[in-house]
Amino acid sequence: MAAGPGGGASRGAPRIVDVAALAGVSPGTASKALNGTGQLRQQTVDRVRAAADQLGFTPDGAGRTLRSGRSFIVGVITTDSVGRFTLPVLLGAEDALGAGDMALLLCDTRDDPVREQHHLRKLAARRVDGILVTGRRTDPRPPLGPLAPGVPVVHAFQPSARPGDTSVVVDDAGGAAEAARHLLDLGRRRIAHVTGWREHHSASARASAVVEALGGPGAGVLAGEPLFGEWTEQWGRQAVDVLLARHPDLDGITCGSDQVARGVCDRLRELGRSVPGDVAVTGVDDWEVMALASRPPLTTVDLRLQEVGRTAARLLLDAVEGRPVPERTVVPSRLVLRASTLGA
Amino acid sequence: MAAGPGGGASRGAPRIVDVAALAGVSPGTASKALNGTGQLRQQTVDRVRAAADQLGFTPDGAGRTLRSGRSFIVGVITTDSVGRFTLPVLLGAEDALGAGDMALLLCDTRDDPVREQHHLRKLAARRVDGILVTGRRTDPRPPLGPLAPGVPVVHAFQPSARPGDTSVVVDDAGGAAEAARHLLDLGRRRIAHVTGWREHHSASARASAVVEALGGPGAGVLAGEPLFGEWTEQWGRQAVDVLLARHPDLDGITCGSDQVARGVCDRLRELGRSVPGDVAVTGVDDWEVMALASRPPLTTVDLRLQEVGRTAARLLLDAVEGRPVPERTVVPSRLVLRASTLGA
DNA sequence: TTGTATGCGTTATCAT
DNA sequence: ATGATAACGCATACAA
Repeated sequence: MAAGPGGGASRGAPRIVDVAALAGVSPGTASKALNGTGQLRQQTVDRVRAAADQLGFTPDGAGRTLRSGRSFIVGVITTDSVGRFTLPVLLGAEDALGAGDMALLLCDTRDDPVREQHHLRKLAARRVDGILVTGRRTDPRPPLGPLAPGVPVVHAFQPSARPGDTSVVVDDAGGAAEAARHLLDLGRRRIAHVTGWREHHSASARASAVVEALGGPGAGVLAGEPLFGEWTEQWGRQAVDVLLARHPDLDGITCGSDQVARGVCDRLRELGRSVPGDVAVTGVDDWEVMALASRPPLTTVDLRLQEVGRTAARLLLDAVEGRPVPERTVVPSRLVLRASTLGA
Repeated sequence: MAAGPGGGASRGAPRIVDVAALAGVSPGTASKALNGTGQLRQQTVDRVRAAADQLGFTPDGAGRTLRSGRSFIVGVITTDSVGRFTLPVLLGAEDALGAGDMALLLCDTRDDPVREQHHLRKLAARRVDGILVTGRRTDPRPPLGPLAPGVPVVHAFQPSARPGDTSVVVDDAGGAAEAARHLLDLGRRRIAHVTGWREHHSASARASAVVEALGGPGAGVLAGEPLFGEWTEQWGRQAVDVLLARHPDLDGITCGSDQVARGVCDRLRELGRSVPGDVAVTGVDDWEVMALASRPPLTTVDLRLQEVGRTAARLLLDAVEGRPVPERTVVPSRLVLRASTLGA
């Protein structure tokens, strides 16, 4: 007779046969009723649904997966242990995926290729329907290692370096340019740019965009070349000293991050220059703990990371369903106006 | 035809029958060889393993789950969308779980009980082996809604309010007391405490611990009652004005968070008081962006959130395996010494 | 309109 | 020491 059940319904959760029995129909009919497939009398459908409700039936994912070949799980590979950038992306993704009743499997690689490979194998073993990849910087990253064919991949925030891969990215250039134009609109005519490491794409892209938005080096609005340094408040403070020595008539500074901008504001205040009265300042990130704690609060570029995650997840769903997806999607940024440019 | 590593697997992942066929054994034997169960000749085991390697075989999670009733997945319910506290907890958990080849399913409730219920149903449908619950505050939270019986739950950081539930928490009291004793050890004798909302457990618990560590209100070391307010830098700055007016001879301030401590340092400097020369200051959190950016950098209590997550995950694994777990585990904190108490 | 049978991939049990 | 088989829960093709 039946070999002793090795495990299985150990939890005693109701199965579809239980629902069927309670409703007085066959399991196949119950399945059709619950999934809206086949041709059933409304009365039957109702009876089955009632039975399912009564038992608190939830279809077993494993059976479903085995049968359909789909796991309804998306793997997320992140290299950003700290999570300042990844987390909003993740939340956006969770939001979009939860709607399609997909779940999110979290894999942190800590920037270790070995760990990444390990996680990829595990995701493969679980037959995930798709993979979302995210990271801490906006510089392109090497593509994932070999995957089971047919598993779609979407990169969010940090794009893939391989042409043909699908990436959703922030608008580094557009956001920085908008901040610069905002200062121009306010009538500022001696504007400098202070940002992070020259080697970081987000620093160089923003810097170039600012230079261009201000009419280039020849237009006379730019107060010298962009200054590159650390992504820290301290660098912002130092940069102010450098700038004021060279350009005493400075009346605007666009910064590459809120941290830098906060340092800039602090130092300006210490030197007796009013913000924004004497010098208007902008940041990038809209990182509340910086932008709101700054004195004054910062006008800054919101890169809309959550929207990046949401968009990436939607594209991934599209790809899972077999729909074509664009190679590159840029999420527009948004300028958040606060006292560092508008006064109190 | 010889299925080359690329050829045979091109459509669909290799199954255990493929491995068995290649090794010239039955599927059951292949299974035993790969799982180390049963009695097999070493030679057979080797042959099967070689075949599995050659095909790049990874057992299908769905089949496994169906057969065993275990999903090898742990669900994580978090209410902390912002993630400052949750994220380290999550990383620690992922670390511990990854070792036991468990995966982590992420569910963000955004503090919405409806969403929480929804996620619980989905986790039940996936037959998760266990559930980790975490949140943004250290105040006890209401227990989870009804679950499938036998699914263990461990609360991390934010404990459950229901006796008998398993919780892993930070040492609010111990950490704060250690900071206070540190100031005593440095010879400070007029010490105040500034912290966040009185209603927050982390504020009140830390405040009480500081009072006790300083010998209580009667010992003369305490500079007035603890001051409760916002968890912000601005409150830290305001509090300094209040304190100095009442206690001009103040020589130490323990703060309830790094944000408050940073505000305190800023205001003291603005008023011409040197830190730590005139007044030594401590924080809580060891949140780098605050503790290191502060002038001077903060001596602060590291609550070791990652260890909280790691411990919680280990306990959850124990519970999944049926081992008994303690109801309450307190992770010891650690004092991180920096210039705000030690000088430059 | 509903019921029956089958198979997804794995592994434990029993038979050889 | 190895092979054959059944069963986990679900959804579908087909039969009635």
